Amino acid sequence: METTILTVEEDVVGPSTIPEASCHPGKEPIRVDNDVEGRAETPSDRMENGADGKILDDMPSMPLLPSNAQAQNQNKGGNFTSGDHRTQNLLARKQWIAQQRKSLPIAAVEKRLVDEVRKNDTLIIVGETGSGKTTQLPQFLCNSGFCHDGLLIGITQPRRVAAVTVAKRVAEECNVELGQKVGYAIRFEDVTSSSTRIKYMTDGLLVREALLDPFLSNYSTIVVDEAHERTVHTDVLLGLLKKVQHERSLIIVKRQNPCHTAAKKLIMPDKEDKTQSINNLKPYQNAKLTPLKLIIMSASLDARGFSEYFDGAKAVHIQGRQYPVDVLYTYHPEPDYLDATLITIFQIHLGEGPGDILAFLTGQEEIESVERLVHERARQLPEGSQKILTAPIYSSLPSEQQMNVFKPAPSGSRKVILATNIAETSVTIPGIKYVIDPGLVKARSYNPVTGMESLIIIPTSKAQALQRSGRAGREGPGKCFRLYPESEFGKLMDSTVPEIKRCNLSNVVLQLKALGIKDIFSFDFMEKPSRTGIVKSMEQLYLLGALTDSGELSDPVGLQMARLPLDPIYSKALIIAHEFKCLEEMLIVVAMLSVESIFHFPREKIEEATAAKKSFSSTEGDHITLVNVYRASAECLEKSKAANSKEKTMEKSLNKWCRDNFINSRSLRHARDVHRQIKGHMQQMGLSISSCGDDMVQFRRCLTASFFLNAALKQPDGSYRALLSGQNVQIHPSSVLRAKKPDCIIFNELIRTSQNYVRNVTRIDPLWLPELAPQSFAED
DNA sequence: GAGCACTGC
Repeated sequence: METTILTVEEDVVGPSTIPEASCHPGKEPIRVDNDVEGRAETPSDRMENGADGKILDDMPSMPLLPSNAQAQNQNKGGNFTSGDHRTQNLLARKQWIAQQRKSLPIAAVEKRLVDEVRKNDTLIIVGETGSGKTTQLPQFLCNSGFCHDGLLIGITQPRRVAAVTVAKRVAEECNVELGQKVGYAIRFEDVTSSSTRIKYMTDGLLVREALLDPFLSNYSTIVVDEAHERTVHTDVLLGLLKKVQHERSLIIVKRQNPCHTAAKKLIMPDKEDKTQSINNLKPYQNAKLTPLKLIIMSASLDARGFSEYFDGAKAVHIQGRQYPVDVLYTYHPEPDYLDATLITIFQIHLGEGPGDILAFLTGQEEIESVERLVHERARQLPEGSQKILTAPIYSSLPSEQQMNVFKPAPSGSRKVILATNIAETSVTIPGIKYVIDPGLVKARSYNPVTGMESLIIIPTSKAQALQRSGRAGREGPGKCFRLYPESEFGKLMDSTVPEIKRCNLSNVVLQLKALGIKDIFSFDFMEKPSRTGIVKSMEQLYLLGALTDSGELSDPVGLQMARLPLDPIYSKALIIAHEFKCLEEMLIVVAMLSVESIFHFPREKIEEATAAKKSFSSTEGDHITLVNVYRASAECLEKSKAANSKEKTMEKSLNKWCRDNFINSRSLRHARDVHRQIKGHMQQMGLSISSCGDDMVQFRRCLTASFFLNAALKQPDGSYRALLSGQNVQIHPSSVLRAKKPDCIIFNELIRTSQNYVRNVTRIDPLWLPELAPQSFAED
């Protein structure tokens, strides 16, 4: 791999990039190389964004800018703001932005970077934290003519919040209105227009776009940011982009030289390669196509892998701006990492200078228990010692409580943030000087043979450990305490196993099929998922009717399923529900099943929360319970609407309703978004939204016809046997059927934590199975 | 008797 290090001139201010680690017992030079540029939205950011009281899912945002903060304060004071003042503020802010841009490490290498992009069709950029690559590179390219003929520069992000906040920032830097020259597109939100040239978006969304425009012909350049995170979308996208880039250049060759064999084949393919031409090529033969520039931005540890995948593409390295972080290890392995975390918290608290602590734990339960222990031990501190506060953060925690991590600790006290992985990339918390890293993470894994998902606690990768320690060096020099010996660090995997190798592939296969890829096994993945995984998902798609006997996408079912942004089994459920005349109910169920944890159970109010959930419970099972919750919330909104409330008031009354009923308002809002979107798709497909009314037998029969792949029978010992996989399972304690234990059930999720559990369960009549799914349950 | 993190025309 050819690597160029683009160095920043000496006179650029800012701390050095490569911190020397002072470790115990030995020394290991650690290069802190994390890659995140946003941070979670703080309450003041939200005021700035005008989203008062609305918690945006872990919304990161660029740092508050001083002049604007000033303006905020003035407005808050209720004093009049003179036009002059405002102009001055705006001017000051503009200058400040220009100055910030100039001082970014990437600014010094603009010309050379643009040259590299011109020279290389594919370029790997290793940009350290704070280098400014995400915000600056697209502007450099746009200014250098990469947006010619109305073509776009697309930049993909793994997270919505990043796409939105970076787009906002760049629009401001360009001094344009968001949605004009600079815009963004994420699910449920498209803030672009015909004048958009720089478009930030989620990687999943670009995959979806490729379904409509297989050559991505609107784009001159695509930048895949945070590629090292290797989400399943990133991996699908990389394979797709490689293919599109190749095909676009072939078409251009063909135009210049009509006799070129490969190009000829592409446009007039052999019989067995028919899909390509019919689906993709014809409409584009005359379109203006340019070679596709690809830029992959990654963390340093993974650059080599990307370069190899893209046929030895050149990599350039851009320095970042990160303060040094001392990394310390333990002498011996710690048998009890929770206890070790607790001890380290108090060692820092009593022995180190001011600064908040961030401790990485694996889940809610650990966080709650460490939080209790910290409080207990804090009480034993001598009178007059500095106070210690805790702030937990994990994804399913309601947003209002998540916001506590951003409140600065009162003077004379120290804040300890107890976090899951959410604080690794999604949320950046200011004020962190110390990081405690036990070196573990809860990860999802998937067994394609049994269809069993599990959540297991495994060691982090090196890249993750670096990412975590980097969290201590955002605002000044910091310290990271790794609760394992230094020798263990060397044994860690370089990077986390890509998600595509540990998830159900049904959706990936369905999408690739819809993109015209006939042979999934020979698709050029950066890392190939297991053959078994592909075979199993194809089997599942076949059983759902999405694939024909010969493995082609079926018409219309397969095509319809591919159009829906849902798990294939849910897409099929909707199509079936139309036949059963209960699409209204199924739409609600699918929306509610597509989001995280609707119910919230805070430990200290567990009884109230249980009672609240009981009021929605259906004796038939969890699916109808979810319908009850959705309808009750809709009723609450209707009432508010009837009282002529404004949008904001309605939102508030819904939030209050959620609090009163222990419903996670963020999840519910998300479910409402999904519902609206999918309903739109259904109507576009011409499927009428019918309701089965009170006929819950009809609805349960429909659930059976939809989820027959997940049927289970009660065993004499009270456990269940999943009929198609043979797994022995229990009903998850969160299910309303946990105590009832009906004879036969269907479920939506099979997950192993402490035991094999099935979640989201409904009671069915076992005789319905051979009747409604004869292909799997032949009568005998 | 219980839950990593993301995401989708």
